[in-house]
Amino acid sequence: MASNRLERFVAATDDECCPADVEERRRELSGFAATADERSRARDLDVLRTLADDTRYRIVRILEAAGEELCVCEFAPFLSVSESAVSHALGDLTTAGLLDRRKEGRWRYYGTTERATALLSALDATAEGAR
Amino acid sequence: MASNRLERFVAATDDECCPADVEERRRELSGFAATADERSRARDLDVLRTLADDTRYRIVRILEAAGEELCVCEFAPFLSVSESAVSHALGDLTTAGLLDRRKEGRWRYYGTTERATALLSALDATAEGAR
DNA sequence: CGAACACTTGCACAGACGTTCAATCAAGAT
DNA sequence: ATCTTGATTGAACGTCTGTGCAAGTGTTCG
Repeated sequence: MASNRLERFVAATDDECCPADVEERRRELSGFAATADERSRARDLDVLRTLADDTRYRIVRILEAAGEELCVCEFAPFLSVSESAVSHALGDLTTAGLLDRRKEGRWRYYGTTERATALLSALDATAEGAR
Repeated sequence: MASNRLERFVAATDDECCPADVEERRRELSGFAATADERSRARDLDVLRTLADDTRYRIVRILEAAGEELCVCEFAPFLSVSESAVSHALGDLTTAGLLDRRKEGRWRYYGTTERATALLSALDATAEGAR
């Protein structure tokens, strides 16, 4: 049984260990696991999964580097995938809350959201050899 | 041709627009695209892809909630996947630089890295209805 | 109107990914 | 030494997903 392992571990780790100690630790750990099941989990995973793709990541990086919203036709040529793929990527990013969308005439403008900026900053701040 | 679209866009957007303006804008945009192709890109994508999985995300959340390193047997029972899957997940997370690993006797301890903490913080700080 | 344009959406397929089973390894315990 | 325990590794299978093609939407221009 899987729970036996935890029991043995607690017994081996704690010098003085009674069954109550095992149960207390189990409840504590269960609390940590509950934290990982918060309702924000599904949303977080969606955001991460969306950004974890080469095309979508590059789009966000470009828009972040630009510092302002850009028209699709301004960055699509640099992505080396079809127009269709770009559009799919933009739709996913917008749904995930990583991009904002604005329509003007026949052009569509996209810009990064606060959430996208925060994630990229976290990556940059903790990159290998980050200053 | 794809570049024509950008040309037309610049022409339509700028009031006074000469061919040189189009070229300048193209170079500027090309610079943004180059930013997205930095060497850190592969690493960033690896990190994001690794965290963008339910099992791996929950592991990191649990270790983050614990605030200290935990033995595998302490959190594996809460993940509702096989031991093997947990181990694969831990290997991926460690390779991606999201977890630290320590060996002691026959137990292995895992804890979150600064990078993992930074990413979760970015998610929490920008969640819907964040404080 | 109809044509051109900027972009989006549905569909189908090839490649990638997570899981499990089984075998394996490292380190006590007997 | 041999067995058990905690954990890792490899292979195979089923599922998910990013892409391109083709068709469709909405907007402007002649």
